[in-house]
Amino acid sequence: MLVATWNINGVKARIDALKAWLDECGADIVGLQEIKSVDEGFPRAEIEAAGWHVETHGQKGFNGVALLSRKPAARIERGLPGGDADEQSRFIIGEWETDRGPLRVASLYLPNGNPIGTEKFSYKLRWMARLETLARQWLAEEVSFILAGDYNVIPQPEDARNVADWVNDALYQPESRAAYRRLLHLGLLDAVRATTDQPQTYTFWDYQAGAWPKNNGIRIDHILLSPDLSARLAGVRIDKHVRAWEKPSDHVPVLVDLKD
DNA sequence: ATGACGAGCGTGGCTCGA
Repeated sequence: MLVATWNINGVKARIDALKAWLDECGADIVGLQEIKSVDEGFPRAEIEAAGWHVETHGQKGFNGVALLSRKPAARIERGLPGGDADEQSRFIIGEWETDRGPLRVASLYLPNGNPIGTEKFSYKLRWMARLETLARQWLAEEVSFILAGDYNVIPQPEDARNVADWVNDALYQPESRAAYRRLLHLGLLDAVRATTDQPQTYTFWDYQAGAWPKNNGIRIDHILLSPDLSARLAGVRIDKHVRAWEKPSDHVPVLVDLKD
């Protein structure tokens, strides 16, 4: 089973690339982030025509997440629990019935948090605390789950080509990294880091200053697995070639392969 | 050393991102 995540940076601007990648990716479930669209504006019909079930949690202009799947979800929940006043659409949960029991997949778009020292950064940390609370609940339930998305966290120095560029950035602050590490310490597995010893493994390259041709990237799109799924991890894939397409997103798809 | 990109909203130039 293949589960994927991709920050597409605008679904309407990226529809051709999205359809082309969906046709080739082989995934069963795809989490999207930054759809930058309200639910009614999502190009649902085009994606459904290609054989996908579509669930969205959008908002006007910014943010927005979605789940695409070959089989319909048994249950969908929109929003990250614990934030009744949170109007930003950054989290959607799907649950599927599988031969191995229920599988829960979240597509998440964690707040960027810049600039540090502002309300944006404290919102990021509060959001991460809510995510930790949810992960603790799901672990207690002993349900199989995947937290996939754009975490906006550079976990370690080796996850940035030029780490000095990021020391004053919300993505690399000790508090952001510690909150991410707390998720791992709960027993969740960072699937890419667990299966890759290749240096310069990145998922994002800025549009500016020739970051892509210079391979000046960072690894910020992560797939975290519950302990039972960690035992089924067969491999990961980072579809870097998509970054060289015409009108690319600045992020590329990341996938996990789970043994049946 | 500096500047450099792109999407959305909505039609000029902001906001937001990373």
